[in-house]
Amino acid sequence: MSEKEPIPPKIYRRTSLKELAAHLGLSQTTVSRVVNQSPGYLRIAPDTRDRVLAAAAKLNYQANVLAQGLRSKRSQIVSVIVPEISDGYSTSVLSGIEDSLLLGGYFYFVVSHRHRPDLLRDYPSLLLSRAVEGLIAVDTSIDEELPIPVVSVSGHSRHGSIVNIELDHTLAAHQALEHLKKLGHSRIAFIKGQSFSSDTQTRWRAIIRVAGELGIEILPKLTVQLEENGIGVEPGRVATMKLLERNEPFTAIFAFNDHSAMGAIVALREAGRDVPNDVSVVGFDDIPSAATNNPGLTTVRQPLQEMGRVAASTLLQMLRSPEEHQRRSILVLPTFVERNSTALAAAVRKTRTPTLIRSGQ
Amino acid sequence: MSEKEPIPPKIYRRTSLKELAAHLGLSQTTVSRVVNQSPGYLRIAPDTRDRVLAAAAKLNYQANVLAQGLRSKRSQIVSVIVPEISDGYSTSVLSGIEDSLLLGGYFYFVVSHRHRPDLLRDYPSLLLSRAVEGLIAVDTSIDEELPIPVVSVSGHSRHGSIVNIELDHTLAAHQALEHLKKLGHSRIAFIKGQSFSSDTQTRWRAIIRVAGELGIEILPKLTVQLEENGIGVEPGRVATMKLLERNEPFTAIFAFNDHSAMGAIVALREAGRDVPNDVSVVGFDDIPSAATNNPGLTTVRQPLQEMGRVAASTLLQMLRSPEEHQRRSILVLPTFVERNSTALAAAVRKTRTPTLIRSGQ
DNA sequence: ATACTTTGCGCAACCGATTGCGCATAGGAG
DNA sequence: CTCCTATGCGCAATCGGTTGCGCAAAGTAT
Repeated sequence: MSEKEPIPPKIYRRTSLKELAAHLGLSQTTVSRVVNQSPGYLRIAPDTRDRVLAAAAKLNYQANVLAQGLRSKRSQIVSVIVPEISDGYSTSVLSGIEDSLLLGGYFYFVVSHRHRPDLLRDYPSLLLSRAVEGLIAVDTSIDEELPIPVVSVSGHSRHGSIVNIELDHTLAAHQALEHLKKLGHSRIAFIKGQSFSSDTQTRWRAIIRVAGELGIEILPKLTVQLEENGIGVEPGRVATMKLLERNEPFTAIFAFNDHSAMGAIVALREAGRDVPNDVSVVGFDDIPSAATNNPGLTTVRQPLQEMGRVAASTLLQMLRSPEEHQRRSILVLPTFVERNSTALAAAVRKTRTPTLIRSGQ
Repeated sequence: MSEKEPIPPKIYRRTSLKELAAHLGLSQTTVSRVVNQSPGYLRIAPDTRDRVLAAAAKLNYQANVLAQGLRSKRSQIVSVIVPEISDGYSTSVLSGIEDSLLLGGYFYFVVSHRHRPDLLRDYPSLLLSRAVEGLIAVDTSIDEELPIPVVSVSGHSRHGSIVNIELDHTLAAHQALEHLKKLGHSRIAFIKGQSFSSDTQTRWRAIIRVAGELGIEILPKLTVQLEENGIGVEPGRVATMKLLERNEPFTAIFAFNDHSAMGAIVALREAGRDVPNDVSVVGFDDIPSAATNNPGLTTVRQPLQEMGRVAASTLLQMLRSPEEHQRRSILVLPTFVERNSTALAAAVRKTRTPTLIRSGQ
């Protein structure tokens, strides 16, 4: 923690307000008012304003954010907490976040908790000590009440003032299940998410409801859950192997996310079943590699970038006007993306022709 | 830029040093010395030290980093600039960076320039105004001399004080080309990188040298370059289509990176050529999706996480002891990863049996 | 000429820490 | 009893901005 030897200053020294003021023969007050257009700005002579601005530009004056923050109690920094930075889901969201945030004059710290309880517990206060003004939690549930605004992406927090950006899971389930139904699948297996994923519960409930509406049966023997550990496609592969061991016939799998769908495809291939001819697989998320996967993954796209954008602009809004009434949650819509991991159920293929189906859609 | 309406403070108010001192009936000086173990610490009575620490713990005192930074001219923040945050390459590096940096007590800002010249030009000064103490550039060349330490990952900057973390491209080229040679490939096509990628030149020169050593011919008609625009696997697909149009026979492709290798596989499949039976494809990087791709990508792995870790710890080192002599570049080693996108050349398959080859390796 | 308003700008305190210097008090030496 | 040296701690300046209040000069009204 402590440094024994003295450490030299490391921040690049730029021209300060004081220097600029001295250069102009004016007070810091006046210069500050001009460059910030702060209250009193209009009472400064136009000539002076121009002189100040010209000099500021020439000397490349840029306010020291640390000093500004100290005085104004605003750091212009927020933080984003994600499960794992090297994963396509989080980074798609981050990409959307970045746009909005930088436009609003904010920078952000990223931290990834990797589902480690100690990190999840300690990060909030560590970030608070860094004076971040707000927090965006991506696919992560925040259990404590924080003294700063929190926006949760894909979160379902019912906590005090947290705003959730969430997908319309009912619509998503409908899109996927109706697609499978149209293709003639009736014995559908389900891969449920890990308990730590904040979407798991919500999505599963939506699936149950929609399956009921569509008359699709959900068989316990055809549902498996992703194991908590494991990285990449591995959990999906393992879950599918367990599924295959049960020896219960099925013609389609609705996976919790694209990673597990890819894992399922790997397991099916290893078991000698072709995708999509023997088994159709539907993923979820539409991460970048879903398109390049072979076969291309049919999946429910979450508008991840948009969710990031919305999260960031919502947070900025909350920072600007804290008192204003905020919606507790904001719904975004999924898009169904049909690629090559789904096909007509074998039983159906015998009775109808593909062209018939196509025109029927 | 400016805010018209007054904005309330947003930083969570914690107990300040002044309050803590008042609570203890001591001066700020003494309290500060105790909590920081700063010079003079030893001259404070042990009793007092204990009292201060106890009170600090009880009131949950945490120094205001803004004030500390202002005074000490150290923000404890560095920045990482990447081409695009939602891409597997950058995020693998980031994952390594995060570990080292947080351990060193630093947080970081991420910005992505997306190859936009305006962003590349403006980000450095924008970051400097944020008082970042150092910069890590990932696959991005920094053209100006910055007043802060810069470490470049996969960069080949010959600039003043920039430290480069680079792959041993000669070894990498050797691994890939020798693999293809062993499999009996002699007509090998090459997909060169985009001009904006800092690795393009270096790697190509290494390939030329190694190909010469191994007696592999590099035919201009069998080399294509990735187009500058395009996202994901698209550039690789387009480049491979161009290659196919030339009607020059080849049995293997060495792609610039995994993305373009996947694009190549897509294009080959579209052209009716099987990978690996008709054409072998070798990628580069070993991004996460290389393993889940179908066929699994044979590729040269860059130790991206390690490169991130090394970059971060090098930067921390530079911040701690600026005067110390620094190596201008640090070499890391590639690992060859053999998956299913490469196979014996067809011509060879007729004469030897696969088992023979296997045992011969 | 006097009084009041407007225009133009500066004084000085403050945000929350860090740190060189110096002032007391106590104990030991002579 | 005086002088000196530790020992223990505080004063006040400083980092680089922001802002409530106020002062002087110029302009306007009477």
